[in-house]
Amino acid sequence: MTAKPFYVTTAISYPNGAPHIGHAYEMIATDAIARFKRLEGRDVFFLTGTDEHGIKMVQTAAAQGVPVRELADRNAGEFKRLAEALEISNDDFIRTTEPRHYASSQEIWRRMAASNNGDIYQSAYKGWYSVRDEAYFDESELTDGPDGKKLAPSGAPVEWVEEPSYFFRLSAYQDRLLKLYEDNPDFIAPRERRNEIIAFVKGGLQDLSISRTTFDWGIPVPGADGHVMYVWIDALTNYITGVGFPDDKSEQFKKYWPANLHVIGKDIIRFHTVYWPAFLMSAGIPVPHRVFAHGFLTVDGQKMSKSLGNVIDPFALVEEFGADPVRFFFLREVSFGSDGDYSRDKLVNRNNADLANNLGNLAQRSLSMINKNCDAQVPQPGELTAADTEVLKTAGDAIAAAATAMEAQAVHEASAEIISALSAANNYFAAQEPWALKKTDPARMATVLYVTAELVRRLTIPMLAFTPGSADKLLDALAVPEDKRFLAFADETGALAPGTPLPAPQPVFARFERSEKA
RNA sequence: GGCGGAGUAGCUCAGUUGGUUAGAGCAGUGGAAUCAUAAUCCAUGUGUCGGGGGUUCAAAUCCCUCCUCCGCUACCA
Repeated sequence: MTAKPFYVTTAISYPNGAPHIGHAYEMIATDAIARFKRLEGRDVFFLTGTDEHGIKMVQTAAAQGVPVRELADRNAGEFKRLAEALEISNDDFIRTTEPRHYASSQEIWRRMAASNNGDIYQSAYKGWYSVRDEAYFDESELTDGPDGKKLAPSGAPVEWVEEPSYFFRLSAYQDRLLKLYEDNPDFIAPRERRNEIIAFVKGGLQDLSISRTTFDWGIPVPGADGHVMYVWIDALTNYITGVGFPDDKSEQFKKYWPANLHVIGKDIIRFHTVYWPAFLMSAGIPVPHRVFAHGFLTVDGQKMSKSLGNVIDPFALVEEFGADPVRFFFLREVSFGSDGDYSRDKLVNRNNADLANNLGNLAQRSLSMINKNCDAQVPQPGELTAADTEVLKTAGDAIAAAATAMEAQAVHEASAEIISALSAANNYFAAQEPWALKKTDPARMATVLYVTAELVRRLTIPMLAFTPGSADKLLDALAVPEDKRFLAFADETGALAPGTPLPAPQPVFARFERSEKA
């Protein structure tokens, strides 16, 4: 039996600064999706990385007085470190400055240029250019200076420049794109975003300037000295480079492309749902199945900004709480696809309520009783009562519902389903009162403890996608073998073998204090 | 301006074909229990369902209007 492939990506991050919480959020959410698919037995390839070219990198490096490659190396390292800190399970980390990506980008360029009657043609990019800002500005952004000269928003003078540039014939793809959206209603998610894109494309598409000659920090255009590829050709192509392009005959490429899912921020949805499929169609490469745009995060209800001083450093967050509480907070609290808000108190509440009090305590109270009253072995259950089978069914239903939710990237719903079933499990435990049964009916107590251990085992398996480290520890505490930590085993009765020795339970989820600040 | 989305308990939100006293989680309050990480369990909400008007036997749910917030309306990504 060959596992069905599943290729998922994050957007690649622009490393002209340190990673912030938004980068962390995208990694976390995509990782949860990737891990969940692995739990389902899919053959997952998960790619993340950095998009290192472009004028802003040059400018930032100049401002810091370091070579641009040094800046890229340093910050790319930070993004890799972030992925590790968050326990992201990416299979590869791509940097657009790597040779493999040069080869890939140049090849897709050649194919686009050779496509149709030449989807790439040479012309001139015309616009108001500010030498000081090293950027073009739209006429509407300009103001009139005292001497009648036009000024950029920065106050720098601008001049009318005509720069030779290659263009992509995006205008020719309007109908094909609209057909793509029509034929694949799930291509753009969440649904609300779809209408925006369709409206945009229906409004008509202009050809796209895709090369620049004013700087050289980029991938050279094949056969065109002085031209580097402009932004998105280079950036978007990472998704195919990551699975082996230009070797499109390779096993890896054939297996994983087209990607099942690109997870991106809502700000770059157009590039992924208009430009990217158009580029691919032009190059004769299949388009991805789905693009999901997540929302942005605020902090204490406010936009994150340096001037407000409320920028949250993801490393500091992990340092204080650990990867799992941070991951879980975002997965559970933020409706995936909508904007979300981070606050310290919310994270602490969510961690304490769901992880420590609900899951952690259920495991601890049941395993402690097993340890003390069942010779530290998986107890031998007797015949199951209606209450037993009912609560086990609740857990099974929750897992099925979680899987359905994950199918649509409703990560917050999936995690909520599991937590809700854990509440039912605590409820069951309290109602059965195994501590009272200890004196009156030890056999029944053993059954209740067995059923509870089963509940913990079953519900912890999907938690591997959300809180991988902690969930592994819990499954260790239940002596669940590594090869049984898949969703397929979450429904299997009797997976816990009576008599299996169990280690003394240790609390897995810490509780945190609410902040003292007002 | 145009198109689209949203406004439901202190907080986060469910309430996709109009119909029993509008729900959940968290927070709060009261109680129980004591296996457990002072965790758990039970009980507890007089909410103008953004305002106003209308349709209907009946509207959070349909129609009109107004208010507020947000997104999109292309080459900074």
